[in-house]
Parts: sequence; C-alpha cells; structure tokens
Amino acid sequence: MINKEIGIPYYLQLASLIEEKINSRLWSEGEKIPSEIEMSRMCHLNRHTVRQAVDYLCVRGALLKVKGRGTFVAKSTVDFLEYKLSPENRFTDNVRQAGKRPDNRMLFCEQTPAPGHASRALMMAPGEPVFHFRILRKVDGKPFLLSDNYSPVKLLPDLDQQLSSAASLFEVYHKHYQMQPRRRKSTFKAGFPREDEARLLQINPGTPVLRVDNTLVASGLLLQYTQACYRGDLAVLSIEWEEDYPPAPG
Amino acid sequence: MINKEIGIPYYLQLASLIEEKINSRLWSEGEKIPSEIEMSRMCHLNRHTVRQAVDYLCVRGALLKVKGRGTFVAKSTVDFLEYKLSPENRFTDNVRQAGKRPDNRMLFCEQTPAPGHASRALMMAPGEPVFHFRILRKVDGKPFLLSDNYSPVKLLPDLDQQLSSAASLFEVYHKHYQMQPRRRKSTFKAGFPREDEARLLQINPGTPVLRVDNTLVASGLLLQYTQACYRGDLAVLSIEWEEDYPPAPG
DNA sequence: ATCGATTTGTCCGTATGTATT
DNA sequence: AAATACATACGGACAAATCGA
Repeated sequence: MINKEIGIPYYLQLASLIEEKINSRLWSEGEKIPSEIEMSRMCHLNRHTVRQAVDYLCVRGALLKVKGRGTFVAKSTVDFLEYKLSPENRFTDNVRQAGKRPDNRMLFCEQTPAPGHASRALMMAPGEPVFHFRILRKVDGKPFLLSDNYSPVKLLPDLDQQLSSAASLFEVYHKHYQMQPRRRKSTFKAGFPREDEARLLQINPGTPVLRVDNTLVASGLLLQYTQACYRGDLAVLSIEWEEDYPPAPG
Repeated sequence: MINKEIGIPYYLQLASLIEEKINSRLWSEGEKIPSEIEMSRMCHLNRHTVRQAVDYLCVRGALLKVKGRGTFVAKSTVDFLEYKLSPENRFTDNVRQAGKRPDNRMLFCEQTPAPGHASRALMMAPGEPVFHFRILRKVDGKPFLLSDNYSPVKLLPDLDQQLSSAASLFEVYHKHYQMQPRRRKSTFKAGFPREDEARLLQINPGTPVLRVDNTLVASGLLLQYTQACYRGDLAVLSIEWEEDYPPAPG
C-alpha cells in the first residue's frame, strides 16, 4: 500500500489511503477504524508514523480519537442544525422549530467589574459592575454553544436573582423587566476553542469553532453583550436579509 | 520551568509558557523563537516533546514554523479587518472605507451544468447551465477571501464576456444589466480549507476558515449563489441589525 | 467489583532527509 | 561547503482510559 520510493511522506500516503476508505464508504460514519498497532503492522510502518497520519486527519475533522477506545470515522455533520439568526432570537424556540430538543444550563452567574471588551461593547466605564453569566446550550443532548454574557448591574439590578429562578433568559427580560431586547450588532469569526471551552463543548481543542459576538438593546439601552462559541462541526448559522419574494431555499 | 510532578503533560506546560511569552510581548510578532534543540536543552525536555508543544500552538495559529529557518510568533491579526456585511455589499468600497487597499483577481470563469448545491440555492433544475467563476480578493496585498460564484446562464447570458472586460462584479450587474442585487440569505460556518483553498489563501491547511454562503437577488430573480471562504486568522465579519439609536460601538 | 487486555497518550532516544542561511 | 533548523521515520517504555470477562 505504502510506496517507499516515490518520496511522498509515508504519513501523507497513509492519510490519503484512510481518506479513500472513508470517501468510498468502506469505512462508514461512526465506525471504528483499525487500531494504530494494527495499521502499523498492516502497512509496515512504525506506530508513530501511523499516529502522524491519524492526527493529520483528526485536525481536519475526518477522524476522531477516543483514548482507551479507538479511532472513529467522524460523523458527517452537514446541516446538523441550521440555526437561524434574527434581530430577536430565542434559542429554545429556534431549536424546537427545527424539530430538535433544546437544553440550557446556567454554569455560573457572578457580579464583577466589567472587563475591557465588555465595557467597550456596552459603552460603560471599564470596571463598572456587570453580571457575568455563562450558559451552555445543547441540542438533542449534544453541546452546541457556550456563551459568556455581560449585563450592566445598573440597568438590571437583580438579574442574578431572576436568572436563578427563571427558565429562560428571554422570559426574564420579558416578564420581569417588560423588555424585548433585539440584536444590535453581530460579529462572526472562525477560530479554536480555549481549553475550558473545548471541555464544556466536548470537542477536542483542534476542532474549529464559530465565534459570534452580539449586543442586545431594548428601549435604547445596551442590555447585554454576549460572546458565543459555537461548535464548528455542528453549527451552521443563517441570516435572512429580506422578507419579500422569492423565498430562500433550504 | 517545567514541573514534572503535577501530572500536567510537559508539552502543555511548555505551550502555556510560550503563550505567556507571546502575550506578555517578551516574544513579539514575527520574532523568531528559540529553536527546538535550544528549548529542549533549556527545559530539560526531549526535542519531540518540544515539537509537540510547538505543533500545538501552530495549529492554534500562535506560531508559524518555516522549514530550515525557524519558528516565529505569528502576526497578530486581531481586528485586521472588520468586514461589514449588509444587504447590498461591495467588497472594494467596503475595504477602502476601512482605509485598506483592495485587490481582486478573477481566477477563471466557465460555463458548466449546475452542481447540486448551486442548483438548490438558485432553485434551478440540477444540470442547467451556470457560469461558475472564482474570485480571489486581497486586502493590503494579503489574500483575504476566495469565492466560488454560480449564476444562471439563462438570466445573464453574456456574463462571462462582461466579467472579462469589467473592473468589478457590481459594475457588471449595475451598468450592463441595470440590476442592483441584494443579499437574500447568508449562512456562516467554521471549518478548514481544502488543499487548493489553503494554497490560494496562503495559509496552512490547519488554519480555520469562515465559510459564508450567499444568494443574491434582484427584481425577484435569484441571480447568484456564492460560497466564500474567508481566512479565519484575518477576517471578522459583522452585521448591524438596526439603524436606530444607540450606535453600535466598535 | 476486580483484573487483564486493548487502545490511545505521553515521553524519551536515535538517525537521516531537506530547506535555509 | 558547512552549519543550522525543521521534517520524517524508526525504536522502546510506561501511563491512562475503556471494556469485557
């Protein structure tokens, strides 16, 4: 299988061979592929060379390694969930409309001086108190996005109390504060997760993520700044720009 | 420097140390860091362990290795260009407004049967003829985004002729067809570049990219479907949702 | 619940190739 | 041409997670 004469690195040759197996469906989604030792015997390569090939494909998202279990063909995640962004957005409804099961978990909520990025986004003096809360949102039991949220204490004095008792963020704004926040500005960026993000999203640190920053306004007030981190292997975000004919496909 | 007792992998400890040096500007942008051999001597680690740390940071975009020369601190690209998306968008103007120099290059333009994704997006029968053209767009001389564009031949019969003679895509639509196309729908996804994309964008295949798909409409007609691939290390895309008070910061 | 087998993760060592200076 | 620096490939050893008997 491996040609040791042509000058192409063995690990790249092996990576191509593995990719072919996947593309031809000989090894299908979620299936366990031969262990490193097996492949090294089959191809007359050292285990480390096999590991190089496997690592190469893991970074690219084609394979997934699990310590103690083995290496698996990554699940193709094309259009796992197209998450529609709109000015007023509610995760729970959005996911339910797609026929999936949403799940939210507030990881913490604490009052702190506003860090630089948050104070800039909320146009506050740096160091003014904000509530900083982190939410992990799942779809069908899979971690989907992690968000760090910052809200001025001055505007929402008992937000922490409300959050602990309420089911959803939207509900708190709507029922308790009689506000209907809307998105003001969003930014999109591709990158890698930090260690803690990778752990909470249950992805390896080499999986790309989609970072979306948002500011929410209501009644002319900057209510909340959010830094969201979506799993790149699951999430497709979409925006519909106009409401008129023709309807957008998909 | 490296604590061999606490049970944290040496290469992760070293990666953190290197990151600290970078973040504290002790090692600054573009600067060459000590060679693998030097670091392995300094930290009493094997060269392979050092390589693991360096590779880890390369994948994450913090370092850049050049064979035969050394390893360098990657150029920080925070907010290199915030690219504002709006319903009607013109790359050239957009970049000029940010005080940068735009550059466009049409790589090819050919007539082909519509591939599946394009025919779905344009709501055509699969296989109907489309013009497929690829554009590489640079900012200040750096490759910024690569786009594959599909337009129905039926609607724009001599688009290929026009594109070869005109300066910009917008000009062709506006001047020749008297159309002012607008975005209909956009989707965002994080991922990795294909081999050819990585080459054209001059990034290594481990750098994440931001994929943005768009459909353009004018006068109720689906004019163009575009798959754009933005360099994840350079591009931040932004959207302003509302026009009223307060102004968005940044 | 324990133990052993399997599998991936980390770490060290050595040698040689290739690109740059 | 020589020295330097990263790339590839081989070897061995033990750790840590998982799974099934």
